[in-house]
Amino acid sequence: MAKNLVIVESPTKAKILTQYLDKDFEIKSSFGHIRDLPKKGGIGVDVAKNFEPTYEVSPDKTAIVKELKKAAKSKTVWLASDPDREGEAIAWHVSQILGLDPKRVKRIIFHEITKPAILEAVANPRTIDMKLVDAQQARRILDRLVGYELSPVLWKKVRAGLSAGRVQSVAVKLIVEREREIKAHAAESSFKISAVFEAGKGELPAELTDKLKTVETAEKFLGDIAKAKFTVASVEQKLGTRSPGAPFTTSTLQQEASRKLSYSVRQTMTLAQRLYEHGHITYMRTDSTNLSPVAIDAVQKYITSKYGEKYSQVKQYKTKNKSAQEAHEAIRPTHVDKESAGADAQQIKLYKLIWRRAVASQMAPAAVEKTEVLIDISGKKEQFLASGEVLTFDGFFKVYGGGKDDSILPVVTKGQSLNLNDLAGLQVFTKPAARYGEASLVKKLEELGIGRPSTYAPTISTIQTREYIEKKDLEGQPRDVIELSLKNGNVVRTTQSVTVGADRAKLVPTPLAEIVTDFLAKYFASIIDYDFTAKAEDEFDDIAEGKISWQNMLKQFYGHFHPLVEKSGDATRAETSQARKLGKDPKTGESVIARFGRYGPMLQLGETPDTKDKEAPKPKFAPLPEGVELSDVTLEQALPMFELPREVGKTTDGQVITANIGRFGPYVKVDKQFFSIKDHSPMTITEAQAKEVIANKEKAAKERVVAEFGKIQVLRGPYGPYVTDGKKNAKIPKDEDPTKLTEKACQKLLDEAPVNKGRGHRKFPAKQI
DNA sequence: CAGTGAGCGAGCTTCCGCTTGACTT
Repeated sequence: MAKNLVIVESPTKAKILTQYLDKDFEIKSSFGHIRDLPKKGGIGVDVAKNFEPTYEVSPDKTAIVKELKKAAKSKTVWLASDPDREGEAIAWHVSQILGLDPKRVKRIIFHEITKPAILEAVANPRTIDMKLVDAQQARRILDRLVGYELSPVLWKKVRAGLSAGRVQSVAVKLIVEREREIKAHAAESSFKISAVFEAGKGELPAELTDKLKTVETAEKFLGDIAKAKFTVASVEQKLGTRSPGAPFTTSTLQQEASRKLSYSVRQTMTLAQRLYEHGHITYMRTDSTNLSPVAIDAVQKYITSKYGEKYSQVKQYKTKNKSAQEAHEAIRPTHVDKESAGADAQQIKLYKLIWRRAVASQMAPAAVEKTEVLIDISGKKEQFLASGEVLTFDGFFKVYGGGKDDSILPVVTKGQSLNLNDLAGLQVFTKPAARYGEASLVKKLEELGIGRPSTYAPTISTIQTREYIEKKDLEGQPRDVIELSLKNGNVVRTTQSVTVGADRAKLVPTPLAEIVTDFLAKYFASIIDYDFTAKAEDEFDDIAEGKISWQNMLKQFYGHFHPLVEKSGDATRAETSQARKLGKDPKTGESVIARFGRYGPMLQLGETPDTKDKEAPKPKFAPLPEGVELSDVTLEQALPMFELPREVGKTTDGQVITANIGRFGPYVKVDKQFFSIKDHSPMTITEAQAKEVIANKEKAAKERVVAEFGKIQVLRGPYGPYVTDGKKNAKIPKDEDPTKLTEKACQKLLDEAPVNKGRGHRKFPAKQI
């Protein structure tokens, strides 16, 4: 039996280690953190007792803890979690749970999983670095205090179930601010003048170096130079290089996979996880661009043998990000000789991208030759510029990027006169900053040092499930663009309509995000400040270096933070709701107000009465019309909403059909049954249309039923057929034919099915924007 | 599933980081 137990964070890493250590070592994985502040039952931090935390084994880790305890019996335990703040904390929690002697505990670290690195680590064990652990505790507790004190303020002042935190609230703020920038952007136009000259057998396309401000000046300019003389003023050739990018980190992989393969951040991580588990790539959650010497050597050999020596250029990339912990290598293929790997088309594409990037990073820069030709215009001081670029050595472009075609200019010499073939002007507009997509948001967060490789994807999910952010395809707006051209020596003006601002998969804030961001900015400016994390990180470093105790750091922070929480209690709902008066109702003379209520955006007819005056008439409320934003709803759009519910007609057996808008959109209602009407408006739907909707829904419900035995039904659901008795659902095994199940078989399936774990049992409305 | 809307109070929600599968109607 083995005498030693090595504990690492990831089971895949455990597998690899088994190959490098002899039979005296048993390797087990902790699957990340095993202990944390309590998930349920409060904040778990006793502020009065010097921020004393309560730790408990995470519910999903009880089995693993049991296993580790069993495996550790009468063995020497080696704690080999990652060499960073979180890893040190994991080692400490494990040592606590296993009751290890702090003075004799063996903590080992390695930055790369190679045999020499591991043997070296085993030869030099140390004890747990409590200062580093304390830095992690401060980080953990600060995040808990911020999240668990801010969120309840939002429940009270904005809406139940909302959340705020050091990372997510900044992510939302970035998107809100960007959207406002875009809305505020006033596009300014100018005119780009382009010409095509005759040069020997070829053509020389050129652009005026300056843009012209107005259509009048552009028109006059074109007219003026239509008959001018053009002479080559200078020909300049420059040599340049293009260097490869560093091998991937989590963030750059997400960006490139988004740009080149259109993968979402989560999709990229899931695919990378599979590749990692099958040993094709190194660990995919990393902030380091570092490659192990062994890897560099293998890549160099590969490049030299495949492309030749002149394509090889060994380079170690420095990680730019200051907050990087560099516990792992960059993401690279584990076996560079394997040019393709992966279980499906998506994995194969991602592997290829990782492979190409890692190989290219060790290749020579590409060389280009740029040519710039300046052209004089007789009687004008402006000049045309023609530029061309030719790739003279492809270098790393051989494997990564460089899809751009050469633009080769015809040979011209200084003083040569040129004939004009074509002349045109085009109106161009200044563009606002681009909206964030998932990957560009991650890039920005990383730049700000906010969030970690393991949290980028979950953060993006959180801000979407909280309904702060929506991922949208944007249709764009039509815009008239003026084009100027030359016909028989005369300038002709035409106008074309083009679509601008169309974009795919962009992150757009909801009105809720604006309300919450404005509220947090007003009462907690210092917490959602872009520098907050950076400053906190400096202080965590101070704790790790022993310059300050974690309790003192938290005391200072909390002394500043908690009063803000108390002060925010003064905020009224009226203040947070951002009420906007649309005008008066012509019938009643009452004010029509658009604002954000407890359950989302809404319209209100009549002022909110004074709370003390119980007799005052209650205002009437209505939802917003479909497809209209709180910020631009008009009085005309709002007034009809107070007319609902509307009587549409009667069913064939004489029951009244009414139409209204509810929490889940517009519907028609018969007795107590509801039917969604996505394609109709409740204002205009006719009796015949309503009847059709009702008939369709009843038909669909019938088609869902595969078999029926009294209360027990076999239904077709989105995850395949299942059995239900109205309370409990049971999966049907794959080898069973759902159409041939007997009542007895169904009952058996139901009896054996696990009790519903309560997912989706929400007490609060899930959707309400 | 198809109320509501201010604020009160019962009892609920909530954070960030480290890891993987199990699970959804």
